[in-house]
Amino acid sequence: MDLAESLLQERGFNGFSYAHIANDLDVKNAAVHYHFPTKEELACAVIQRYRDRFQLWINNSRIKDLPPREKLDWFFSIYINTRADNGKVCLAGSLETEFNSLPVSLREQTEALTRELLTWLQATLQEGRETGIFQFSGDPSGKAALILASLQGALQMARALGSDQFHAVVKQHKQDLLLPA
Amino acid sequence: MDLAESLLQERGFNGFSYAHIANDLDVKNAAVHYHFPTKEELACAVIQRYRDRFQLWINNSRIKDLPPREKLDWFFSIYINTRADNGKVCLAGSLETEFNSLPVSLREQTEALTRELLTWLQATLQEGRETGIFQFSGDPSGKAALILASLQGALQMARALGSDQFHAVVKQHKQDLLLPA
DNA sequence: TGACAAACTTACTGACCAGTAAGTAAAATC
DNA sequence: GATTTTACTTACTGGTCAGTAAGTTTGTCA
Repeated sequence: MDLAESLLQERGFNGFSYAHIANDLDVKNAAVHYHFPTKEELACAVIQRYRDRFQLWINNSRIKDLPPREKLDWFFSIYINTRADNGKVCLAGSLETEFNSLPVSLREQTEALTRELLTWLQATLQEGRETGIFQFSGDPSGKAALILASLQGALQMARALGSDQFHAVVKQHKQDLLLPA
Repeated sequence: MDLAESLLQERGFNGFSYAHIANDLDVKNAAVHYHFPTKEELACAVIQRYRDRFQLWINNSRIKDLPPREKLDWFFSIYINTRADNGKVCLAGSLETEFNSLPVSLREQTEALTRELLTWLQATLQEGRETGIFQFSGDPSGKAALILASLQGALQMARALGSDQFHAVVKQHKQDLLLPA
């Protein structure tokens, strides 16, 4: 599942095969099919695990009790680490790009994952604005969608342009959001 | 080439085949190979045409002489139309997601396209700030990267969540950028 | 010790894919 | 009117892919 997750983020759903995983694990492809009969089930399990992990984090007091600014820093750090780790891409973004050729169950998982990310980000932005840490106009949901979309997009852009532009995006968000001290 | 461009934006480079194009045109796949010997050359030609088209637009007085605010509206409208057209995705974003499995010539084309979009957007933002129409902090290049990345990401997100979030992103950008009248 | 199940391997199938070689029909050129 | 070029078709190749059926090894438990 670790391998499948990496392959999803590095090459996409259509870009990896049972042979990739089998070779890396030094087993035959049938051994992978034994644990995950179909590619759909494999990817579904990977996304479900990813979602569970995110829920665990945000409900853990190490994150939950952080002030909004540090919460956002933690969120950004997920994407910074994703970029640093072999130029990976956001799992949701990878799946959305291939959405049209995905089995239904994967579409549902992708939608659920995206909504969960968005919901948490929106709540964090709202909390930050109410406590006077963040400034932005309009609805928190719009700003949340903008930030999530830009992080997804920036990770992809970094593939073509390198990490500089990606870090510039993160920096710009902080500048835009944070009230002058 | 129109069909190939659509397929790239709807299914990605790994997601379409000569058979798709041949069937839609009611010819045999060898007929497509006659005009574009390899898939790489086909995609290259499509991206080159896309780049040329963009350069034509931005150098045409209908766009070039527009005030910054209307320039930006025009730019947004490209993405709005892309979304409306069968839920397509930004060509650059689609290619970046599959970057790791792309032939070298396509990587170069993708980088060139992305840089051209970024360069124009950056210049437009700068012009707008200088003429007092736009407000944003920091370097125009950072804001340009943020906006481009978010449009790419928002088009993908719209596949999973529908058009609402996408339009919210565009609206949020306008709110963030425009000085209160 | 023997029954059973978990975790594989071997060997395969049918589908799809990019790409090719050889042939054909019609139009343009000389 | 003959030649050449353009735009195909027919028929194929070798490779990759997800998925399967049947057999094998290894460890567990009665």
